[in-house]
Amino acid sequence: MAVSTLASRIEAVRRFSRFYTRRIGVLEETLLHSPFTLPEGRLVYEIANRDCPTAQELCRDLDLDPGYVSRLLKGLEKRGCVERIRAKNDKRLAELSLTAKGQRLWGAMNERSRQDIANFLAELSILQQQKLVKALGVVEQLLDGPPEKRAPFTLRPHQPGDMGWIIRRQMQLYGSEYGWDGSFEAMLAEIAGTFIAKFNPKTDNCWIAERNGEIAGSAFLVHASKTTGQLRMLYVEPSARGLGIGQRLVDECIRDARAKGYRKLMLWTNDILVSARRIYIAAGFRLVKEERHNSFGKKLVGQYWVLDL
Amino acid sequence: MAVSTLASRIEAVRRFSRFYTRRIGVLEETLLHSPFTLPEGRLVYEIANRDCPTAQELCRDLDLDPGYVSRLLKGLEKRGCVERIRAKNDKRLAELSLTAKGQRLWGAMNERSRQDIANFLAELSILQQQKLVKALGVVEQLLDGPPEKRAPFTLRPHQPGDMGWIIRRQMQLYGSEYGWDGSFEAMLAEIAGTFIAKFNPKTDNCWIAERNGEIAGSAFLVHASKTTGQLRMLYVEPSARGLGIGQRLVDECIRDARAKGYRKLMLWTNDILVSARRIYIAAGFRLVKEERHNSFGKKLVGQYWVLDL
DNA sequence: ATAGATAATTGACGATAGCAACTATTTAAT
DNA sequence: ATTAAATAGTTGCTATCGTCAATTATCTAT
Repeated sequence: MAVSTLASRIEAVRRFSRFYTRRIGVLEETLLHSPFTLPEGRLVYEIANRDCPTAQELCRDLDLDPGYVSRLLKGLEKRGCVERIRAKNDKRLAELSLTAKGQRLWGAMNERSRQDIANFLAELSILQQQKLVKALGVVEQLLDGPPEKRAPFTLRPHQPGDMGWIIRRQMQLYGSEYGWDGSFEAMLAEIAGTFIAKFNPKTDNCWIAERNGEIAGSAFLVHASKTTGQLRMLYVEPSARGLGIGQRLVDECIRDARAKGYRKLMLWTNDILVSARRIYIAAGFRLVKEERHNSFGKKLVGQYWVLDL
Repeated sequence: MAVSTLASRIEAVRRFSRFYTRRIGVLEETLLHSPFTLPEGRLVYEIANRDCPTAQELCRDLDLDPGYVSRLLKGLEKRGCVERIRAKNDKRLAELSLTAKGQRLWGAMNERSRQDIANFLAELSILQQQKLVKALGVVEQLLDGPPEKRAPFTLRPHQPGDMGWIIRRQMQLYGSEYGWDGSFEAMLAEIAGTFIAKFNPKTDNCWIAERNGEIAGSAFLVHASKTTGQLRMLYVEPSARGLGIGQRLVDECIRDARAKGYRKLMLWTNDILVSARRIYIAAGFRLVKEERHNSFGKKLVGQYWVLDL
């Protein structure tokens, strides 16, 4: 077992801090070729990835001075990248969104950033890359504070507006991570639309996980046949992973499927979604069928999992 | 085995970058209560940990603009923290050092920084702390570039000036990591002094590892008895660990001990020096004796290791 | 002896960042 | 209903951070 003193651990953290301060430029060189400065880029990123946030939301989450943010937004607005629309119900706050131009520039910057990181990663073997990613995750989670101090999450039923958000976030994530195309969003929309239109509290259910007032994940239970329920749209925000949200969502779904009188619970997923698979296995699901299919612009391997209730 | 796409790894790195940008303040709050700003602190740190560096050395290693550094140094000099002494052999460059006042302030800041990090770490269990430290090390090494691209190291015999540096660095490291007091430096000085005074190329040897023009480690072979050589002062700079320098130094020492006709090679170390132990074991040393002793202001467990040549 | 390289300095400038005072609006208390 | 307190955002002021280009002094190589 590794022996280490507190002092040596302190030194290690300090050393890393110095190291990262020196190296930080490497991960941010994208900005040299972008129309945005670093804090502008941070704002634009958040605006692009949220649903009409307000300035003080960004101040809080990015830990920036309101005055500073105000000026940055003014600059972005003047350049035609950001729109500020006064909120209807509270005229003090302004809802922020990217203009078409802003979206275009952000997309380009994003692409460039990915390319830069890709070039950097290319110097590492795939095994080293995976090691790095794992270590980054550990650092992130521990530096964010101990688990018990982190904001807990809560589950609640779905509300108007939830579906759109879930569709949007899943599309963004799987689009950027796996390159899935718009047909995936179409499928998501179809599932969500059908769910709402045919919602029957006797056979269906939906859980939205919330954390820090934001949606952190989702799961749906729908009617597949008289004896079989289907778990759909299991999703956890990348930033909220490792908190047991996925497991909790699946547990709730299983519990409710039993309560609703189903004899079986099935789900369909794809083999590349590894972290979800771990949850299914832990919950007792067994893989009953695999089949190749071409969907979402990719060649995928679909999986059917079943749990006897 | 974990499956991950390049795209998902890219996203992970980008996410970490955003995360760290947000959190960076936490690790640097020390500066709020310190007389130095962040870049000043970085400079002071380097000056304190080097032997009369010049400005351009700092520019290069910290990746700072020469003009900026010049101004920072001017400010530090005006406040009486730093001294700039024109080098004798090249009047263009100035050798930098901390004044007594600078050392005092730096010491205080250092202490404060350690305390801050300690407070932060206190929120984690020891296991979590160790996990964090390990992950930081992985990140640091991989972010620094792939092993084959990193500067290689070379071994060379000792030169005038080396001993002082080795004594200084070892004292600094073990002082801050394990809290060893000045009696450790006395022992180091005694070993080094005796080595130089009684140096006999037939029975003794010294290897200095160099990397990027800086000393990265050391090892000594000295006469213990007619049939037994002793390995002493094995040391690798923290920033140069994981490159195989320690192993290489030990290998060289073993090879040379054989060449010099010793039948055995022994060494004395302490049980808390874990990474060194790994090297000894890998090289074939076996632990022959352990004994508690009070040295360097601490209660330690000394170990005697022996290798049959 | 001289051209070119190197170490450091200086001026100019824009980006980064924080604080405090201020306006407009909403919410809570009386 | 009126008023006080709180909230969202803006603006002025200031200091630091960081880059670029021009300049000086010195050293190195031919």
